[in-house]
Amino acid sequence: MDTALDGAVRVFCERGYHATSIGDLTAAMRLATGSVYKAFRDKHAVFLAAFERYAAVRREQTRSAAARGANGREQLCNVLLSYVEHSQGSEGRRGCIVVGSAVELSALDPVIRARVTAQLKSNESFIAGLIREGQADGSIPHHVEADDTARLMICLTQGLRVVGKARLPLDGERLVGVAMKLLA
Amino acid sequence: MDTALDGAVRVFCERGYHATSIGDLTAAMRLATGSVYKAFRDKHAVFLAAFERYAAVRREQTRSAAARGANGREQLCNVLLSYVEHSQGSEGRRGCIVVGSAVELSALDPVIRARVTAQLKSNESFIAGLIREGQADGSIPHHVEADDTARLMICLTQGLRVVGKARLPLDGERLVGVAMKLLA
DNA sequence: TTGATTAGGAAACAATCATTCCCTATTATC
DNA sequence: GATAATAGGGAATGATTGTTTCCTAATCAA
Repeated sequence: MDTALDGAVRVFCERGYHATSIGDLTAAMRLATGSVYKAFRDKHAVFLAAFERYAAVRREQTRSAAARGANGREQLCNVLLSYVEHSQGSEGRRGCIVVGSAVELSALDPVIRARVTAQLKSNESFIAGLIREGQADGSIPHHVEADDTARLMICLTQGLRVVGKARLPLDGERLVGVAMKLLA
Repeated sequence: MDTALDGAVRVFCERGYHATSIGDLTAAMRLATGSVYKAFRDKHAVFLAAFERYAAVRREQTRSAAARGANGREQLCNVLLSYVEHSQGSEGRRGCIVVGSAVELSALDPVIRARVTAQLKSNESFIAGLIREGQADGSIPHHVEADDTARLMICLTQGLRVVGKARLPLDGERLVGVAMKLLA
């Protein structure tokens, strides 16, 4: 079932919600029409499940990137680098389902909007936590405003996905090098 | 005709391309079905025209925001502030047609993708120009990497539109205050 | 082995979509 | 003032959509 959901994630990321037909879904999930409707109430429910799956996978990837840092500053640096890498290449062209949901659905779909804002706030408080950790271990100055900087970095990461989907090249080292000035 | 296009811009921004039906378009443009197809070849052509109109209006707004600054740094600061303001409130909830096109269409529509990348690059070189202007007039240090910083700021502005569409509150003064560290 | 229950697949369905066609005013031309 | 030309409007059309229904095959219990 998770492998079928991964297929749904892939096609929803690439085409978005409305441009993905049930035919696209059945092909990507390797399931027949009836089977999809036996497992999910409707297309919207498939999307919600794909959203949750995507969020769980990305959360794990981000946490593990952070874990490779020795202090708060390095952990945050690794998170940003990970975001740039995931916003590039074939995965970048495919796109992020959170950004896609925010842009395509959040205006008219309160259920999706709630998931999107929850996801953004979760990521934001994770970043704010890393900043405070860095301030505690001495790798980030205390005068850095954790909450404001975290919100700015969320904007940055979401923007990376937009620019990456448009296929502009992103140099991780250079971009993150500049972004780390925000922690000065 | 421009007033009809403004209606198309409004509905395309809010709902995106695929979720906007011809009925939505005719209502927003105050034109009947046949009239729309007399003025444009098809829905795709309406979208392209709306995109161009949106880009022209936004370009003017951004240039005029920059013009209110006394030096390069202030001009850039005003541009960022203008972006935050436009990403907030009712206009922020409505969304940006460039971001929407990048996320919803650029993966499978080469024509739209070309317009999106052209728009992003134009904005990016405008920002890079402001940075160089600031370095010339002494308001921005010379060690700032103009191109890398400009690309990062483009990511930031696009991300602001994503976050704003998800209706997270954005404090212009605080966010831009943090972002200006990038020019240190 | 037999019977019952479930997962999976394909065709049929109703609704909605983008598009076309034709009709009616209105304007401009001679 | 009559006629040609054009802009605008709304109903009809064919294709595509999401959804349902029914059938087949597989799995498990007794």
